[in-house]
Amino acid sequence: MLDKVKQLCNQWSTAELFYHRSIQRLGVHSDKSSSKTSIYSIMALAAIALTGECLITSKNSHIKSDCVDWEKNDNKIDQQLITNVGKPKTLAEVENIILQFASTVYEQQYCCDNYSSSNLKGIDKSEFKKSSSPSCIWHPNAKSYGTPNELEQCSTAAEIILEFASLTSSAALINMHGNLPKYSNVVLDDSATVQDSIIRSPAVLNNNYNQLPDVSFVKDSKLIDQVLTTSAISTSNRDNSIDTFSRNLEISQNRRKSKFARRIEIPTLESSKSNNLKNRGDEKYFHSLKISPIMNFEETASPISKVDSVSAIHERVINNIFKSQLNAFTNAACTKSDTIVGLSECESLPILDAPYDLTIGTKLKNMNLETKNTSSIQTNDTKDISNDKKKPHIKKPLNAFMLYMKEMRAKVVAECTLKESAAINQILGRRWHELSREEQSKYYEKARQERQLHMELYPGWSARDNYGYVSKKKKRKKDRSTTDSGGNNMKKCRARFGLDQQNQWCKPCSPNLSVISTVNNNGNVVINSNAAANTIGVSMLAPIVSGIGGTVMLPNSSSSSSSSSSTSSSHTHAHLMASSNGNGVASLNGISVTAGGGGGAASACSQQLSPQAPPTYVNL
DNA sequence: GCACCTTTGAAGTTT
DNA sequence: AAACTTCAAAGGTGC
Repeated sequence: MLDKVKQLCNQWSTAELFYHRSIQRLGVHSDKSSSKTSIYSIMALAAIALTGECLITSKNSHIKSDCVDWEKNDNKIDQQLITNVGKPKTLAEVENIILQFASTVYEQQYCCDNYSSSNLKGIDKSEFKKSSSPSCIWHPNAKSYGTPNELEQCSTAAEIILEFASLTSSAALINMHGNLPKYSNVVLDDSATVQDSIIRSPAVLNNNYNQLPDVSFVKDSKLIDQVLTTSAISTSNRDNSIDTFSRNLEISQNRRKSKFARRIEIPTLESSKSNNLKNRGDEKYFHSLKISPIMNFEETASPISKVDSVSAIHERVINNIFKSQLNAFTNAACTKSDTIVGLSECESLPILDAPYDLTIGTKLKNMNLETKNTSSIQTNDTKDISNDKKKPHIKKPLNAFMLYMKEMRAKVVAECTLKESAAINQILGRRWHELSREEQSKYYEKARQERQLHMELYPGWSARDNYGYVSKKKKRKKDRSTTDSGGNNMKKCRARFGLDQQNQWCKPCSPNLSVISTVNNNGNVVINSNAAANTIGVSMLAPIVSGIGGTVMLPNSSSSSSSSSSTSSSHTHAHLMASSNGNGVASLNGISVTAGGGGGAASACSQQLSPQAPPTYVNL
């Protein structure tokens, strides 16, 4: 199942990548208003990318059939083209295939439709006609890829995504009007310099982690010259040599290297803001960033769809892959520096272990946490590092309710005027109990998957590792709870003795419903005493069942036993859950109370409990 | 800047 | 084994 998800994620992200890259190559905008042909063509491009990715990354040929639903793709030309090109095995081949198709699209769409030449400004149209051997933006000097030795072995999906993130994270490339970022030279010619070649070419990381990765960029003569120069300078200063080495790599040579370096850098507030493209008006573009492991800084407030759910898993899988890639890279860099500079240790390139939870809201925070540690290590490299290295904080997987809260919080906030999370959580807690078993089971299943994935990602992790992470807070809480005689103790008595042994409950915990007052003129039961709140507990107050089928009116003061002082309305309304006894008098014997009923800040929403959703009952 | 609040559930610790 | 504690998210609030 997990493999399947990974495959789907790879397919998806690769399709998106090639979608954008193809648009970049074509020099056109991602315009939804384009004709269907154009959109369809782009989709076909993505499909090709999917096929390529599957064929490239998968060692199992059977996956091919799962990659693209060819039956739905009724474009015979596309199929024919795809069939004709055979099985791509490298990035270059994939790009060639796409460009072949792109040239067809270009001729069909943009030429025939008198597409404005301004939209293709800077694009050498003749390039599209050279479908046999178009130049590659990653291989600008390679007019063709005649022999296998010239081929760059294809990267993994993670590398492609990283590359894409690197492209899109460049502020200079971002079109402020929401257009896709473009290369200054979309079509490269023979005059492209070696430096350009180095900058545009991706580093190739060997995916076989048992072997030392082939850091191809180091083999570049110009780079080696710089490295050697650096080496000559830095041999007298052993401590700074790797830093200098890294800096040379980062600044001048390789885009991917600089991307990794960014990951290691301390992200400033400004940089994170500049990377936040959420409000730039191009949802599609932002979505493409949302799946990237680097750019995903902020979480959207939309409810979690199935796609989002997969994206969340995808993100974590990609993050895992990214870590592996980074480890491979750092190992390679260290090994290379070993060879060239003569070092024996890899002190200045700490291997980051990203936290489990990389959802956008906490990602930056966690990255800051990590990078602070990294920074401290780097700045104190003369000290004994081994003692200061802290284990990265791997957070607990979210349980079902947490997942539910995360999904529904925005919705509740939108519905209510409340902004205080404590109050929101009360509402969410109540709504959680209102959910049907089927609805809840969906979140329990999600939580189970979360735990499973967490176990796979961090096999040695235990919840115990996080104990004491916020020790001060917990200590204070603990002290306070021992002196608290309110609802908290009630909860303890109920938990300790159970509902069957209420005679053993302490006095404040003992159920005493005599405080409930009579029915008012409207046929509603009005609870007058604060003691009711202390007895039954806030979460159980509202839906006290009488027998009227009307509404229970709760005094505000009784519904707030804790600090939820944000309650604003005077009464909480709740439909009665039991059947009426017919005489308008509240029946207190054998009544049922829904646990988690409305109360406290929930009243600010004036929410009415759903009469058909009593998931749990507590007999009093 | 950090703890608190508030919810449920999972997992760890204590009794 | 049951009871109890801690920590996951979230963001306003208060110190």
